[in-house]
Amino acid sequence: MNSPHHFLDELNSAQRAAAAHIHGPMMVIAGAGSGKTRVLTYRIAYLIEQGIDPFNILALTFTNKAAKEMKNRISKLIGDGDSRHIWMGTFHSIFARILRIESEKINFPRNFSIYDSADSKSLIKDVLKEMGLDDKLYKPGMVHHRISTCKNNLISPADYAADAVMVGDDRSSGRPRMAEVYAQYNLRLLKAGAMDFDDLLFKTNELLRDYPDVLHRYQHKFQYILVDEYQDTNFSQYLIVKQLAAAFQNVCVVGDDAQSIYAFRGANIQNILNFRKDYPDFSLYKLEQNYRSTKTIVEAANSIISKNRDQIKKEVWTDNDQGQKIRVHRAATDNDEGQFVAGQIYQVRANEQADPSEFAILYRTNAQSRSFEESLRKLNIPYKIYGGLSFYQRKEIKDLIAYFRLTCNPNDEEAVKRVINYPKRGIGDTTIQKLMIGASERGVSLWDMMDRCGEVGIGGSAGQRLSEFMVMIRSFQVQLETKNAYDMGYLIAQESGILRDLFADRTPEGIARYENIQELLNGMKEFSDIVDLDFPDQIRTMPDFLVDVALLTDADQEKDEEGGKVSLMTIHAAKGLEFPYVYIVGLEDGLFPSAMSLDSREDLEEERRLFYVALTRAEKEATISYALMRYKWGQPQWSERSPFIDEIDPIYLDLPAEDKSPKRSAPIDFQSQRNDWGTRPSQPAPKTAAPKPTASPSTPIAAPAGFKRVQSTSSSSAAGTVNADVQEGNEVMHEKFGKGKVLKIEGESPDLKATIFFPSAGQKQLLLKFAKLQVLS
DNA sequence: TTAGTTCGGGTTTTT
DNA sequence: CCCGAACTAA
Repeated sequence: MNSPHHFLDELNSAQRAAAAHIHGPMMVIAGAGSGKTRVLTYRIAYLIEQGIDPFNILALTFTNKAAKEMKNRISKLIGDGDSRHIWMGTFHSIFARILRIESEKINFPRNFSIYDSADSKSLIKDVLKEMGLDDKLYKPGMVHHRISTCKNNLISPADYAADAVMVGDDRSSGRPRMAEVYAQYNLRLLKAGAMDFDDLLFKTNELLRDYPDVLHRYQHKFQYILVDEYQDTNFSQYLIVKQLAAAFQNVCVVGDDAQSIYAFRGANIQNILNFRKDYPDFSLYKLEQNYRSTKTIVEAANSIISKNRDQIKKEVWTDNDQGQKIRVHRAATDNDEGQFVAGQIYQVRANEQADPSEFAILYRTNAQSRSFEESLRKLNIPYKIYGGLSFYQRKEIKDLIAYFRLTCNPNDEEAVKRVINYPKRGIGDTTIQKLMIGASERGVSLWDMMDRCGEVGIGGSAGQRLSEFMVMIRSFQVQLETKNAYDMGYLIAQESGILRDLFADRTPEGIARYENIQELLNGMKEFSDIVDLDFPDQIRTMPDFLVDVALLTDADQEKDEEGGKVSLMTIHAAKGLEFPYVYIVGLEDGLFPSAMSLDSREDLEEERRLFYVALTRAEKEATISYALMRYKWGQPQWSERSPFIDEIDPIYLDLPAEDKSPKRSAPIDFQSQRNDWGTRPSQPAPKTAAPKPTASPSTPIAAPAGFKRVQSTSSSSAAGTVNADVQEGNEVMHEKFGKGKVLKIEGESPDLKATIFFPSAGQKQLLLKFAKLQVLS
């Protein structure tokens, strides 16, 4: 034992106590900027130094980037020979790896595909179409969200169908077949050998539940478990951790309830409370000293978060200087806001010799980036946008990756649909429709149906093209295990014709697309060149690459290559980052807090935590701005300043003169609303109760957050009855085209189609069940 | 089957 | 305003 633990001495006493805790359950509640990542890395380093095998450590982070960074920092402390063997990554990527290893147990191919949200939604659309459901009523996005919420709470399709509350809820909102859609969606995933994001966790739970030997094996492999950003875990993740930690109970969770900003995707702060119940003898460590920000920023942030009812008490404080007041700027328009911020950055940069990388512009929605881009460009300030369309969501990248996926897993239906006729090879919609119908009738995958396309009357040139396509894919497949990811990728890009197709497009966008493909291939080269020191002879293949790539997100992008740039990103993306100068923009009522959050206290509190996260990113100076008018879909839109501004104690603010006037035009009185919500008489039984920690995976959970009342969407029925008596020759009034004369009515009820002549708009064909018509004569 | 057009709807936030 | 879906013409 080497007695001077030099690296632990670099911590303050609270941090050191947490980092030196080895055995038994522990929780670290860490205020913003209090060095939580530091504690995690030092603790892992310390564990290893104390002789614990890195092979037995599992560290779950929120992003891949966080994992990578932490690994680097650990290897700086103890050398990378040891740190290499730690299993460190996001829940999704770690358990995707494990599911791949155990794939045969859960009836999935080893190279199962991972569907991203776009794939999931596309599949849902298919399912709806096949079931003959209206996708205006069953909106794919909404259906997906509902299914996702279920999966995150471990509610299977069977549980769903058996749950009277949820089924009743669906029935009353006019969507009685929701449970069926869910079941069908899962069936199609199974047939395609694919999992969506939520399945990666759901199936892990099933695996651990149904295979005690597997559970036992991983319990003994992962004797020390650490979870970062614990406040952002959902029930499914919670239960995985609980099961894995059950044997040794060496589980360490780190989080900050004040920074929980992912409830909308199922994160459950209640997991923190569950932890207390599951491990009554756990040790609690609180990190309350902030090292990041000025007193002004820390105290202003405290004043914001104190408005929330749901929170764990803690006192975040700092020894740092008081610093500048937070400047509030009121701009006339979104463009003015952009110019103001860019101008400020220009000035501060000149006055303080600051590098562009010291600035961040944070907004609520990605769409807000435009005006800042423009203004920064005009002043020649380099910037980088994080988020928005991530690299892997670009069409050309998704297309090529679809070829990769198809090669690794021919049953991947979303991949087939994407590339079967791209680049154009004369396989049109009719052929694809025939195949899809045939496949679903026979219960086989699209690919298998292609093999038997004669059965659905596809022959001649279409059949010929189809078989050429299959021959090509098969020629890729046979090389899958012998070629590395890069060689394989290059071959596919070439042979599929994608490279040629993109090269032919000489527009700037076309050139950019071509370069993106090059970049993807470069990335694959890098990936393929990595040598696993423990298995130096093993090649890194395309399936290996796909597991990584499917779960990479924009937050994982490398900081940046060369030279400093101003960072533009959503507040969600800024989580965990820090900048000397932070601009929080678009502080308008309805934008931030989002209009969607205004009718529930929980949602509003999440917005408030988001604001807290934004402000606490700042080290030296924070500036807040808002615009009285901004364009939305090309239309001007006026708004009031955000009530959040008024929630900050004004002693920390540098307000513009207009905003100091005590009489304000009736902003929401949040104080009194809070009281209303405290008792909430209008709400029937506010079931905020968390899922019971002891719940078995199949226990349905009472009304998860996403399940609040669904707005009624039935407006077309009224129009239908009105239109029933439209006759040929009638004069009618249309809300958009004005007066018109009915020339002809054809088709069968309820699909009656009318040909109407409108003097103002010409002749139109309208379906009576949809058109809003008034009969005049 | 494809290319060219119109039309309607979408903006929270993301693994 | 911008994208994809749906429709129309060749």
